[in-house]
Amino acid sequence: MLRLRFAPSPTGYLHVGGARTALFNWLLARRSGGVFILRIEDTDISRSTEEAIEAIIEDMRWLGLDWDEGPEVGGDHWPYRQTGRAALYLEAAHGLLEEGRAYRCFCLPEELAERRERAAAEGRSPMYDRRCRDIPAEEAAGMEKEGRPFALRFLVPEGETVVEDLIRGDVAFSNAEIEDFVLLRNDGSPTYNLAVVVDDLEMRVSHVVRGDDHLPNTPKQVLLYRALGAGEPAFAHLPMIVGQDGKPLSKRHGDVSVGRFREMGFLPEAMVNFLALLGWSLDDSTTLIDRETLVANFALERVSSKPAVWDDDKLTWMNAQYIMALGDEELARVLMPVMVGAGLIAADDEEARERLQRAAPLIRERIKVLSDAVPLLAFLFGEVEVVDDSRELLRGDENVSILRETGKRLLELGRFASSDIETSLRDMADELSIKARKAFQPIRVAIAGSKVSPPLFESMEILGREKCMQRIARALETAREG
RNA sequence: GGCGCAUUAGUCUAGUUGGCCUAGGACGCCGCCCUCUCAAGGCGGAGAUCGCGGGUUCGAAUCCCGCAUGCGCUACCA
Repeated sequence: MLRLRFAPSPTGYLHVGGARTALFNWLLARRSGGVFILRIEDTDISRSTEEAIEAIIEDMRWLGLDWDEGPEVGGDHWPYRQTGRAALYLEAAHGLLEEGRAYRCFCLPEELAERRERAAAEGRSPMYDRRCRDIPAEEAAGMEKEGRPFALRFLVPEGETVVEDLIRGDVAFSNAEIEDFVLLRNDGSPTYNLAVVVDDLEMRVSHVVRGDDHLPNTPKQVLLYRALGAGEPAFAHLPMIVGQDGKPLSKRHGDVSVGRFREMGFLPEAMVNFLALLGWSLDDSTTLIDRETLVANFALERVSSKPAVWDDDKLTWMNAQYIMALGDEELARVLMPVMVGAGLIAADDEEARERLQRAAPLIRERIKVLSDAVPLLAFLFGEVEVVDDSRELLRGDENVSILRETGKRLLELGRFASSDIETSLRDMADELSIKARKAFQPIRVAIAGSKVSPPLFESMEILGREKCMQRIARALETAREG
């Protein structure tokens, strides 16, 4: 049984890189009928916050990445955050010390930083020089008793460590390049390398799938697993996600937080599809892939080892595809909070909700993100303000006569249905010997306040005869004012 | 500095063991069609000597070496 985990550190919101990592782990778990674990990596207490944890959980839920063990759902390896698991790390570290696989280091962080700087300046290797390794055990114990603070360092053995990576193949590291890294800080707290290994071991994680910025750290962890007398899990290091300039994705590239994409009106299904394609592909030609297909086909074998570049245009296009696939009711349902958020509809306005229901199909093919609906539909839910560069279409003899005649015909119409409106107004255009496309523009401006709008006649039907008449009248007034 | 990873069109990518690649798909772009505006849709088009230089081979985007470039790691951050 595969056991996978996503282990974010709650120092901020969930960004798209983390979301991609979470998704790949989730897909692997679902594909194999395995277990997906969410674990909060908060060993850095000063930078971790509860708000960040909540935000991450919310975004994971929004993306539909449910976990089988972790915060809010429990599991056999509780707690699923590192604060609260201190005893485990201490136990492992002391075991290592007793076996002589780790040693006390009394160097102070400031001294180390200074030495590192000097070494760099002199062109020497900045690695820890192991000066505390040879302090005799009794002496070290004595210093400990005196109350001298110390960190616990791992004694890196000689040799070579090979990381068997499922995506990159075997990657060899010479142990001589790995310094005796710190396991326990001088305040007794565990470092990342110790905590992940102990947690992944205790949680029986079978596959560690994470960003490839962790690859150089992996030999340290492999060494730790072995020192602890355990086998290591399988590793897979995902390529980084970079911006179009090849630099790691950051705020400079615009929005990188999952929450922002949600706010802008991206659909979770589109995000999931897009994220999946960041480093993975189904075949040589499929781009639109639904969740079920993803779950049924995802495999590490088809994960690329080169950096994945974030392409905003493609995400936007993809989102539009998913919006177009939505049914009428579904579309209206997801649009509702957006309209409410924009202040165009009151949350409890049932009549407006129904109007939105009728209007939604008109804009399905015209929006790429949900928030695009706001400017397009505003004229149906509030008063219109004719945008300046459209004003000219209300002036001039021809336009004025079109508007007058339109007003007359709308009044005389029996049923105020789009097909009847269209028939009548086309007849009008014929009678006035004006091309349809030319005749309808002033009407559009009068009704929607803009040269661009959803289909005119359907919009008029939804707006209703009274409102339409009012707007035609308003437009004629504007024309008269010059 | 050391170690590691990567390098296919403006962009995202396919190309698992070298020949079916005269390099496939998609975004974007351009043109035409459709059309009440804008979209959507249909059809067509431009765009890659597969980072550079060697080598192995009958044959290399695919294997090897070197170089260049980019990125990551090198913390008592994760």
